[in-house]
Amino acid sequence: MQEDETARIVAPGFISSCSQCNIMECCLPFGMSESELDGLDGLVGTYRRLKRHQTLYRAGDPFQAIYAIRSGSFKTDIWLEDGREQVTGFQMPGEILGLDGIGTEEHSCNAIAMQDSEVCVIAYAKLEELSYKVKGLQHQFHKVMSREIVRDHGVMMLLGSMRAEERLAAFLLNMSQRYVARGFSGTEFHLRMTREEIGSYLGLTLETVSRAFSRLHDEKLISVRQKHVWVLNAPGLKKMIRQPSR
Amino acid sequence: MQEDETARIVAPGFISSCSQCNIMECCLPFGMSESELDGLDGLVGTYRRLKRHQTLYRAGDPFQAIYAIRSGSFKTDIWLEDGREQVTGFQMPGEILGLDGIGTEEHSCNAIAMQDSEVCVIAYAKLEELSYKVKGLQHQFHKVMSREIVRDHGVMMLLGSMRAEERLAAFLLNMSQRYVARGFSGTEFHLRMTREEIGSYLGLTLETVSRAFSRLHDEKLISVRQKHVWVLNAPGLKKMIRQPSR
DNA sequence: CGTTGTGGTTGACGTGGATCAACGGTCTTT
DNA sequence: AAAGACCGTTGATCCACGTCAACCACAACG
Repeated sequence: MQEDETARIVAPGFISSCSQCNIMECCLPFGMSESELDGLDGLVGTYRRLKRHQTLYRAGDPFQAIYAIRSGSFKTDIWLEDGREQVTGFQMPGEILGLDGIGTEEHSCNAIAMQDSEVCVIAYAKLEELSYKVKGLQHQFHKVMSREIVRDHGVMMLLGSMRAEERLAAFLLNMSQRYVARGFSGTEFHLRMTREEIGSYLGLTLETVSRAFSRLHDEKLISVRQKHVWVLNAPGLKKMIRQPSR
Repeated sequence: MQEDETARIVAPGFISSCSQCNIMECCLPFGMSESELDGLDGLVGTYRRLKRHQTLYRAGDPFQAIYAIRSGSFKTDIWLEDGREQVTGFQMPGEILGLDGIGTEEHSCNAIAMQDSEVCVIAYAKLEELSYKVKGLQHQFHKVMSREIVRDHGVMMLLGSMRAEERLAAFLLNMSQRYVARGFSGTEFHLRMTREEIGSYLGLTLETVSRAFSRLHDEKLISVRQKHVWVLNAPGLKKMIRQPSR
């Protein structure tokens, strides 16, 4: 596991500030004024680069920092003693990792890079300190946490009340939206996760996920080729969620 | 629906401060020093009393305040267009309601009293303001939100990876712990919610919940009489979660 | 260029929990 | 104290998804 050694690479020299960052619009500083943004210099202490499959933090690790994804993508998961895995989320650039650690001072899940990725390391102490100085930062941070809670409730809805095809439709619509928010196509994209990981997230087996893909394909709502997805009929996907029984 | 009118009752005259409150230990101020506690005067603007089945807030309501439960209990839920309900949580005294509203400035779920209850109304603007003054309040609030996220991840685990009996066992253990934290018995307690509400929370039908109760009873892990539960063998319940297949 | 491994699809079959239905117990209301 | 609504239990049946298994696509590597 000497993977983790090579992961602790600090970006050489130059640390660009939040105000220069091109993914600001879907990150922590979203909606802050010019002057407030200037106050964020020094919020990001270092960067950290991870290769595919490397772990940013593990359940039980002491909590010190939160992480803003600069590039790449992650999954977070929890393991039960008997080996069952539950993927609790997939994260994209601009999204914040590590919020689970604040309450207990240690992380409660694992965060794993799904591709070569880079994160901004934000020391939690620094965040708290700057929150006192930079009007607006505190509120932004609260919003980020609140949205995470709302997202989680959406996943509960999905896991507790929807059938397999609905879950996949909801998942694809969600991915689509998030790609759009980042300036990518919402109708054609490449999923970084395997069918098994999607299944773990959606509370299904990989076979059921595969079959659900095929059925959405048959119904001409999407087109699939391995991890590449075309959304052919987004309203159709939405409608499917509203009509549970077939 | 003039229910809601009668609910807007402000406690007559005297508003006791957080420092006087007997459920402080499991509420927002937990872990704050004496001097910090004094700074919290004025945090709670008013109280609000609700009768059973009354709504504290609904999805779509503009967000203005969060609520600390003083007495009673609540459930939060979301509704899909087609009428499917998902209960996203059950809340007890000391726990905070309304965190879902910060991100979008409006509530994303409904909060309903499961019995006659009383909440402290904490204007969010006031909370932000006091966070700048009272060292420690900000951190406490972050902890509360973080714990909510961790709890939600636990529910995802439950919904995504556990079978019916395991879900119920996990639910009962969780309730037990929370009663203990409030100074009540963890081995004998009264559930305020119906089988249907438990089912909605656990992603099961009420019949399956009922059968799971019966099976745990048969296995001598618990004793049940309607809503009254005796935990006879807590380690046994825990063990059951670790051994998924029967 | 074949070999090996990982990931994805599809089919056959089994099963846990949903659905439908009947009934009994318990609170609420008057 | 009786009536009625609500709630909980249990049985019979059904079906969506899990399980097991075979096979195929594609990437990595010698």
